[in-house]
Amino acid sequence: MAQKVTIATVARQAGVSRQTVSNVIHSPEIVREETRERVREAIAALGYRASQAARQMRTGRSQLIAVRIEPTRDGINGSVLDRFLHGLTEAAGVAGYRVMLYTATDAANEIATYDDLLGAYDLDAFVLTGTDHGDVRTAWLAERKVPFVTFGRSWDAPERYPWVDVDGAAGTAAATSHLVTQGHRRIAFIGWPAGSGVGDDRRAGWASTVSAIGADATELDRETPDGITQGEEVARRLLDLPTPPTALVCASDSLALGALQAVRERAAQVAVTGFDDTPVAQAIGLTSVSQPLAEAAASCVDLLAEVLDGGGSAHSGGSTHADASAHFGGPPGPPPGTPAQVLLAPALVVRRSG
Amino acid sequence: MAQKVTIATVARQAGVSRQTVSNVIHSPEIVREETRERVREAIAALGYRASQAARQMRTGRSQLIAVRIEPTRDGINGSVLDRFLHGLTEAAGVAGYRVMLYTATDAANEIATYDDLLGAYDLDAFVLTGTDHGDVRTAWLAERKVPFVTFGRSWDAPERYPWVDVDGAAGTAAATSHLVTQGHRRIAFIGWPAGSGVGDDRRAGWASTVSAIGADATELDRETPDGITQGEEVARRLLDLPTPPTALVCASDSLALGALQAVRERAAQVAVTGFDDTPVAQAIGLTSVSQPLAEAAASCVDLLAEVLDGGGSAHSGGSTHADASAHFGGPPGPPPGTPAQVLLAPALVVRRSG
DNA sequence: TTGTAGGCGTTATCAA
DNA sequence: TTGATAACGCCTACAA
Repeated sequence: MAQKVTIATVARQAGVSRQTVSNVIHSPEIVREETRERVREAIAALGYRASQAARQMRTGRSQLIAVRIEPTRDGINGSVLDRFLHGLTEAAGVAGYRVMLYTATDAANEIATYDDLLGAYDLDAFVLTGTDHGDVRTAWLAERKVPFVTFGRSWDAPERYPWVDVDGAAGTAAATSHLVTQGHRRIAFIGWPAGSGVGDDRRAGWASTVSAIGADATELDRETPDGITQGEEVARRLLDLPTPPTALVCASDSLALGALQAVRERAAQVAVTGFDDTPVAQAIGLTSVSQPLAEAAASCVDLLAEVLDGGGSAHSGGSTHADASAHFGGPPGPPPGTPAQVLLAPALVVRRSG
Repeated sequence: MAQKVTIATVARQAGVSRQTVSNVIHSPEIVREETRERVREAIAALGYRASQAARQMRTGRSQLIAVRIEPTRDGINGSVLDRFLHGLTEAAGVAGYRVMLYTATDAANEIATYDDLLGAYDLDAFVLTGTDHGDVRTAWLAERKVPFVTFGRSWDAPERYPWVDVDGAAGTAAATSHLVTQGHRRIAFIGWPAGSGVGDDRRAGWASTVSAIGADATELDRETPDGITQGEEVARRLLDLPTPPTALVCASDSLALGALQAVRERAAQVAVTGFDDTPVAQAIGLTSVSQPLAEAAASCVDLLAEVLDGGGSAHSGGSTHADASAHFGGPPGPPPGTPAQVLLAPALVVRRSG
């Protein structure tokens, strides 16, 4: 069992002091080239790795970010988090951070966990998913000046913090437009009860698109909790209308799957679209709105790195329209201290169902 | 911004030395009751949390375990890892550990990551998923005496390390038996090419059950890479046989889903079963074999805790038959040093498809 | 039962 | 340009 390689081991091997080794790592330019090379060779030869714990004691930074893993509620939408987590871990790694997982049963429990994680592990930041109106978690973190980013925009106007989100309205609008192109005119929407940020957003995309073609839609706007059976039930009622819709835009793949079952049951020629492009959608050929999760995760890390490392490293994004709030005609770039916010465009994946 | 609360802060507040505070935390019984209470009050009042970094420097233990998050290959099976991760995080938390995520593109890359994680973060242990014959990762870790557990048994006999697995053969056997009970006699198997531990195991459960009822099955045993279209293709060929099977047992939900599509296409009355009980199976009413993932994760933590903390805390399992290798009629329990191995029984979830 | 001393590996400060 | 020193917060000996 080889002894642990510390900075002292490297220093001895290279015939320099520990401080010089540290300098080679952190400010190579102030070390004479010859010395630098000698130290680098020693580091490589010994396979030296700085101890994060010791470093943390000096710097107060753990290079750790925490994210909650949820208990796969519905089951269908679980894979969204899964893909996001993968992207987050990858992007964080590139930026020199590691991802730590935690679970929580409710908001109070989650806040207690923050306290724990912060106190014991000195976490550098949190990534929150699925925030909603009046989220107590963001308030708690903001109050304590703990860096965080949310995947999901801030639905309460006054709360100002960095977030990354996917433009849900654009997604349902794309789905609806696609259906219009296919010749559909009576297009219904099956979504969640009004009041949730995400749900209202997705509904809005459908509503604006149908009203743009001058269709009367109030009768075709339905609300239900999420779920397969719920989607099926609501779809049945829509198909029972005197003049039933010819297409159904759904706020989730779960609802869409249920709706599709209702449609098949009646052997009706009705198009259906979902949201999230989950594996289920791929499996059954459901047209669905796909979120750029890897990109969203990378953006989260970018924003965090900006807060933590102060500026630097903009990630080369695709068709993202970043949106920094109110900045005047002055120096280029958003004014410092302004939380950056990123809204990504989703993509419609067309399959047999629509 | 409140100053950081250290053990010294608590000591001052309680009017004792730092050591006494440490004793209250680690060996409360040696501290006088009155003093102990005073210290505890101070800890609570100040919200003191021992710094993991400082503790780690002294003890060499990080209380961190690492697990790899995969890029959701197929999509359908991604949710298995998801649920496992959740269970792992929860169980680890109870045992005083935290879960750190990492990604890797291939085995070499993964081993480099081990080196990194071990060197920098001083990880206490790794949880590996999806091991197979001649896994280089387990060899690397074992060689360096790094504690680890695999979710998935050791398929190479000589490798002896703690693992947790689900009895795949028992799963397909249960599915096959169920079909027999339903009156089926010609039961085919759609599985992966021979050579993979998991695949062979699942095939074995089907094979033993059909041979038990004296059915000739060689013609009905099919091999294909995993995937929906692959399952569909193979199922079509089976249905084209002169005497087609009346039931299809599949090694995964992906294959089963494809098979189901082939069956419906022909409007055939053929039962289909899958494996993993993924959300897709729930969604489309596919009979499938469900793995006890939360329990498997808890067992992983148990085994790890045993290695790390030396014995203690057996988790109250359900119908698990633990299996400690060769131990003689001597003291109760497995001989120390023997890697414990846990094989869990899966459950068949019967739905419309079978 | 309680207190004191030292060191884990790193980096910031300052002196050489 | 390089080196010595101190300090981060904790825990384990040992001394009182």
